[in-house]
Amino acid sequence: MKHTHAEENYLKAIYMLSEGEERLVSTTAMAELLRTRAASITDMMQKLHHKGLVVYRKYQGVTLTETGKQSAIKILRKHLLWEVFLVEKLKFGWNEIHEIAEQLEHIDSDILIDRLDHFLGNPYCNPHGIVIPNADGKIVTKPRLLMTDVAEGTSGIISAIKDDSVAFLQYLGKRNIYLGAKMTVIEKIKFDESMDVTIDNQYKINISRKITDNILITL
Amino acid sequence: MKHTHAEENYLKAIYMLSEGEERLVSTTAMAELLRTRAASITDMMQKLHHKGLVVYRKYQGVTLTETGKQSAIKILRKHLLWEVFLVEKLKFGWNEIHEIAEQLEHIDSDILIDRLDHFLGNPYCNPHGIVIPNADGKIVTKPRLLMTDVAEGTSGIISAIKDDSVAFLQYLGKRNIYLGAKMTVIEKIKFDESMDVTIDNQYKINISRKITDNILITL
DNA sequence: ATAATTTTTTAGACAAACCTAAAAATTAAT
DNA sequence: ATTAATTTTTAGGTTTGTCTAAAAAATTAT
Ligand SMILES: [Mn+2]
Ligand SMILES: [Mn+2]
Ligand SMILES: [Mn+2]
Ligand SMILES: [Mn+2]
Repeated sequence: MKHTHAEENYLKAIYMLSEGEERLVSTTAMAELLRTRAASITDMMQKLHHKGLVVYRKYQGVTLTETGKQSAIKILRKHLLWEVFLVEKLKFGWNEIHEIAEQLEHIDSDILIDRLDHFLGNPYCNPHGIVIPNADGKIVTKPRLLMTDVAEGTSGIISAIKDDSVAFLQYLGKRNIYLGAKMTVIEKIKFDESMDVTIDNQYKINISRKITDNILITL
Repeated sequence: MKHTHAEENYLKAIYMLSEGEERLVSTTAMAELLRTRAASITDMMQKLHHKGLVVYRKYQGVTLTETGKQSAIKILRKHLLWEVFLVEKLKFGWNEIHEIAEQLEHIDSDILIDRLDHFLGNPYCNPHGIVIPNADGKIVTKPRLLMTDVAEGTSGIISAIKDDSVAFLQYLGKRNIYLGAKMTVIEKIKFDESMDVTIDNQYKINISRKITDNILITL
């Protein structure tokens, strides 16, 4: 099934607001997120209900059907992959990407997304650490560890950064630390709580407690 | 000025059909290119005329104003850059890219296009050899030479390929010949009209007359 | 339990893009 | 120069997505 630009935004909004669960989503919540009026939401919910993409009951709220959920996930997947592209390849800052991805997510081509995914090295999550659904619409969440808590000798893939200030991002850029990089703990220094790590088995650097507190890895 | 998705397609179509000149474009020509009905074209031409983007006179045809032309060029630039991206980075075949670029050209972000351009190495033309307008909307055409006619010792940048059959593209791929590569003529062999060339000053290969007849370079 | 407030839906309107069918203008043929 | 054929425009209509204002339902407060 193919959807219009607007339908896609609504489906994704319901998915985001219900956080993947069965939770009922209210008209006002959607109106605020999508910056439209409540009346517009009601109109669209009735339309999506007729199309079998949502279950909508007057005054009660709305939930996605399985079909609707799969559509929403596909759009989210595209959104997140484009965000990775913008940051990793075009060197955008994390705060500049959402608006552009909001447009790019509507490009209609399955093969394009397959190739983009592959080109980006099948990333696990977007720059904000949101897990990217795979091509089958499954969301495989791997447990994440705060770098501070990782034992000596352990390595993992950097999969999220908690602080997304420009200053921190610049620090990471300078040290060649990026999402998807392999980080290995060589030695933990008790005295100042810093640690020596390698990036992609190459550079060995020392990172302070302030840094390790803001990096999450998946094993 | 920002335009709707549809307006952009019409502006680009007028530009393509008038080939950058002042030539009047007919309603039917546009209807065919855009796969719509003549009546829809008339509607839109009246609208674009009111907006000052085209000069339209009943039954006479339409031309772009300077403003309209600049808009058209910007859209074309985006279209062509995305096509380069699809071929060079995502490894699409030349025949698969136009439809996707037709969508991507409407993404609205100046900085995105600047960065994409830079990421792609400021390409001179798209995979079909169409020159990409620069950021100021200027189209700088460099003279192009058929590889067959290039003298020994000369080198240039591959800027167009005449035959875009799958077979030829596969041949080029296998030999690491790609758009933007530097090709240098080492020796021209009179006997079979083939020539020895280097690609990016690295590989030295022999290419036959059939190949040199289909490659264009800029000095 | 009533009243006041908030949320949600309906009713009615509008702009953007398209369409078909009919009318008008242009161009080509006799 | 008429007539015939083609092109282009107009008139009227549809779908999509939005809006405002008013009505209805649900929620909260007294
Ligand atoms: Mn986002
Ligand atoms: Mn969007
Ligand atoms: Mn194209
Ligand atoms: Mn287009």
